[in-house]
Amino acid sequence: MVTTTARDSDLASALVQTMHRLQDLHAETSRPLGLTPQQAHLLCVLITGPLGMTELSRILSIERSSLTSMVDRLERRDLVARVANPADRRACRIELTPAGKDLAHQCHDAVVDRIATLTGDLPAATRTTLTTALKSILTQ
Amino acid sequence: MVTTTARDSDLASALVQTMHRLQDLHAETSRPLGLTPQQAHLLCVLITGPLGMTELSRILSIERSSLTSMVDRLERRDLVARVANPADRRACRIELTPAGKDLAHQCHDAVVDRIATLTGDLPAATRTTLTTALKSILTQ
DNA sequence: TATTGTTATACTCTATAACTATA
DNA sequence: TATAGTTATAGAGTATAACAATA
Repeated sequence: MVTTTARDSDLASALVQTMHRLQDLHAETSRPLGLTPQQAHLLCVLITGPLGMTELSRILSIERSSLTSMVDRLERRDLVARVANPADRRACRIELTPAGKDLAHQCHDAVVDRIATLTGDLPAATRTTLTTALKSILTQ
Repeated sequence: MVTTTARDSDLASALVQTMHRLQDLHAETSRPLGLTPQQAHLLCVLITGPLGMTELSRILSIERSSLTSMVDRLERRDLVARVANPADRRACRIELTPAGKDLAHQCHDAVVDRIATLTGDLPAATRTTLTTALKSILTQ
């Protein structure tokens, strides 16, 4: 059906543009805090608790070897620490230091604030629909 | 108001997660085509016509000096070309070669297909609401 | 003087392949 | 043998500062 096809690509296009807009916004909020967007993402993922290298690499969608050097750099700045895992001597767990935790929360709050500003003009009903729709997309 | 605050951060959180999901999807569709996500973005931006370095750097949100090396690499692969701008001898215009145009369209179509699959289960009314809401966010 | 684009330099991000240590 | 994480290496993305050519 022609109408449906047009509407699908409109939505896809809007989602792609939104992705780029949010990437920029994410970079703009990370930079003044002295972080790359990737570093900010890593720190924010650790807010809910320490993670092993393999699990963290899966969440961030990067290779473990790439993660090693990222963690090296953050550890040098005392933002994260490698902690031994008593249950498995091969493994370690990456956790936020107090300074890292503070910075992670600053990042998180700054991004949420910026996005809240962007979406503030939407009617409550639209925000609810949007949230529900996005969540359903994410669970696929 | 507590309820509004909670709803705002839910939406912000859903948008951030969607951004990351779409970034992964974008990387996954670019890679088999032999492109990084940034290269794919650059090629797709040029689909609508040639652009100067300054304008292109603004659209991609990167410094002109960073763009120079990206264009160098794509030019070496004959995907883009630097064309002289007769109106201004300092400037050049970056345009897609036939191979670049082909690849750009492949990228674009692949991403739209993947996203259409993700959003295919949403009711038509929700898709419309979503599209309208995202467009209104983007114009801010 | 201002603008367009490039060069030089230094980091960061990323993947692949090979490796060590432990399970 | 399989898994957790690292090392070595190479290439790509990015910013800052300084520059050449043209407007």
